[in-house]
Amino acid sequence: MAKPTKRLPTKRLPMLPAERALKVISGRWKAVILYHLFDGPRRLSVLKTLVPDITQKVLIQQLREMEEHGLIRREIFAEIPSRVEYSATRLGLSLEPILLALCAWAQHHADELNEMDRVTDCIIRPRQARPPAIA
Amino acid sequence: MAKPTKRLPTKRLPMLPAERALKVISGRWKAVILYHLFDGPRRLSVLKTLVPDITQKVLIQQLREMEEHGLIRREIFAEIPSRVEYSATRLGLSLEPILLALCAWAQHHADELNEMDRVTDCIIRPRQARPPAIA
DNA sequence: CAGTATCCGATTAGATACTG
DNA sequence: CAGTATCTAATCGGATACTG
Repeated sequence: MAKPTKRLPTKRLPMLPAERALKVISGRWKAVILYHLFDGPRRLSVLKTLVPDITQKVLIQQLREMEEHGLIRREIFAEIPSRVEYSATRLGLSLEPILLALCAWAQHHADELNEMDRVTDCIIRPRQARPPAIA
Repeated sequence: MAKPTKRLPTKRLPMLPAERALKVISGRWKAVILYHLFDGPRRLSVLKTLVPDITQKVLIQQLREMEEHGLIRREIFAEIPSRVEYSATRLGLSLEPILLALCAWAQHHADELNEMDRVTDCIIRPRQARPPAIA
């Protein structure tokens, strides 16, 4: 059994779209921020406390990108202590099930992923394609 | 109606796990590569043709990372023209539904995402928090 | 409070050439 | 065929200081 190539040999669905989807939520903090916006509009200051480990600069960066991508909305209120609220758009909200599925997946495979973390921190060292003694 | 904060005010599910899940499939090409492995084992040379736009170096890099993360497996066959096959592990396969969901999402929102692409290519220019004339 | 400007280190990816 | 080694450009994220 040298070629157990099962399933379809060529294509099924175009993967390319998913690539773009990934780009939209890729970024160190985007998923987390968006997640907090699922719960309703949030002011910048609140987001800062909700995601304490992020720099303000990066927070705003990620917000901007998600805004450009149509995932979130930014609303300015003409009040004296200036107020700005970020909220998820319909498009952003439509990602909720997928993000939750991702959560569920990650939790379900927590063990394997822990294992992974351990590895990720190491340098991925080179390796030989050294066959186990040619037959 | 200044605070239409609906839904839960605090937490629901920990988002942190999803972050790690995202890390695992984030990377310019990982999703695409993994996707091709869903169809069965693939040799490196085949992957190169399946994902023609990727550099060989980067292809191997991404394969290595996914291997370290337990998503894929690498098997060496002791043959004379050396042969190496990559295939998805159980863990990798378990990502299939989510990746497909991501595909579906991206296709369903193709229009908005096209719009996005247009924007993504531009420089995200600075912007003022300029309120529309204070009341 | 919300946001900008700058500088810098780390990570990422691409190009190219070479090896068993 | 499968893979490594360099070198480089681009992107990303973090720290810090400053503004209306």
